[in-house]
Amino acid sequence: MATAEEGGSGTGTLGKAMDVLETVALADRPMRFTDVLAVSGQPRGTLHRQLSHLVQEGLLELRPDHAYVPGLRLLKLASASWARNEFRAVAAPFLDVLHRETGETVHLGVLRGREIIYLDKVESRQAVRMNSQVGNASPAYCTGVGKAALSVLDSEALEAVLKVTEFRRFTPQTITGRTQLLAELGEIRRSGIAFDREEHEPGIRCVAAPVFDAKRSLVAGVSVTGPAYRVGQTELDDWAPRVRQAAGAIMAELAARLGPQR
Amino acid sequence: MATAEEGGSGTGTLGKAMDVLETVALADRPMRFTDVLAVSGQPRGTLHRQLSHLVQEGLLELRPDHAYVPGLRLLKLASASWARNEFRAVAAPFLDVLHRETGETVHLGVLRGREIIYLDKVESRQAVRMNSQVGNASPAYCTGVGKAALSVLDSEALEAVLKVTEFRRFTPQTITGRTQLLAELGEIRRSGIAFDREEHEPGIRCVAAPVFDAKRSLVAGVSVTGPAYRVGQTELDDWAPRVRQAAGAIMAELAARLGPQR
DNA sequence: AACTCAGTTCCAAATAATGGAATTTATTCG
DNA sequence: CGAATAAATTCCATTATTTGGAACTGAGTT
Repeated sequence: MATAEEGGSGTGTLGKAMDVLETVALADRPMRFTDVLAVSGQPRGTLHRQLSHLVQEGLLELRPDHAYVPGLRLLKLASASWARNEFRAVAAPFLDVLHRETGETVHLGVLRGREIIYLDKVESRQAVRMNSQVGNASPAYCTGVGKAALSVLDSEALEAVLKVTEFRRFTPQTITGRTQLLAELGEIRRSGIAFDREEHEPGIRCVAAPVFDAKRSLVAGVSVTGPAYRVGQTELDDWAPRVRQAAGAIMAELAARLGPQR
Repeated sequence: MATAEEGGSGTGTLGKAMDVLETVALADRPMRFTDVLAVSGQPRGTLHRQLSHLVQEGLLELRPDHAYVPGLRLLKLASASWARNEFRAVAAPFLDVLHRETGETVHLGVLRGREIIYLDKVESRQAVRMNSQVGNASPAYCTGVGKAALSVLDSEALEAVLKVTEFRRFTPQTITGRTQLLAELGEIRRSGIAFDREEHEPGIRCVAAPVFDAKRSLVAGVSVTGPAYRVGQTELDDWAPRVRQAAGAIMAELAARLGPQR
């Protein structure tokens, strides 16, 4: 039985199907049968049936050229997921305030395992266009929101995340070791503020604060992000109190709105 | 074997799991175990395991108050699906043009069964906010984009859609019968233009044109939408040629970009 | 025309899902 | 507060589905 190979541990058929779906949906180009076969480690017959089922369910699409691409049903499901997310709804007005105060892009992200999933984003100009950022997953250890979120985990939960974190260097500033990350998290715990100084994307800086509920069943963060040419440490320090305040206000509202009845 | 009861026909375990997921994810409020039990028609033990697996996979979340809500993994998957959708990418610049020409909201929607799934939207003012519309599913028979899409189906494909369409009256203008719809589709085929005169939402009018590829493997539509107080038949007629032109341009680009290699 | 490679189908064996009933845990009411 | 009721969860022999090796098909190539 050994240790779990991937997501599909304990969830039987569904887990295996989701592994295949994720492989195809998160690939950066359409995959053909053989491409999937190579990474999935499943026998031909099995994989073929799994892919057929995923296509029949509308989770994948099989193009005439035999390439598998993500299906439209994913969009439909996610749209409902986003539209009725209570946390997002509670936070939205505070994100707007923060955006108005700083004039820069504001993000809301939730911790899911070792990743931050962006739930919302408020930015200034530009034609409205469904933001490629919403729903995006980034590693927690090298983003402002991610580090803020990690800083409020208890040691057990943090350990669980660290165990599955692979430190990859995205920029010269990326944190690349456990020790370095732990030191920084200590600093964040003291100040209540996390910075991302071009650690994930070159030229992008950010200041973030953690948002969480009493039982740490929700661990998230808010951030203000901007391009390095416009945003220096001065600006980040300047915004820090406002970000912390927004985070606090969201938590207060969460406690009031979701606390009582749950 | 009788006729299929729901999505889960022929896809075994996955289909059943997706039925449960969709029930919960598309409900308009959090459902508890018993709520799901009532609609799913599954035995207690079976449903419980299905829900557990969905939770373990991150497709659903189980809140402390025993309510099931859509999980974050859906967002992550859909984000990738949207970001790398070739059709959307091809159409985007033409939607922008259409928006600039009309000043009103522009939609791009794809036909999936009896539904239109909105893939993109361009609108004017308002703080950028992930559009609740993107990923939204609306019935095809009562929306501009939907009727435009239906008008280009061959009789066999159209019949298949009609067979599963339930005519529901959303407004006084909603089309409520097969005959009425067929007559209107005939008109749309002649003119190449579909109107929605407050048929889906009161106070909302729209003009749409079909977009499709040679083999009808992709059937979609573009539309310009506006509030009735600002948009009368005059405006709709005025925009019709531009909408048709945008649709044509998208099809030409599709043929050029996707035709050769597929 | 023979060959190769990608994709698809087949079916006995292995595995996971099923579902009725019992058990535990929450919630309501006196 | 404690009993009564409802909800959620666990159990396990039976049953249905998945599995996976191998054989088959067909498109593209030399």
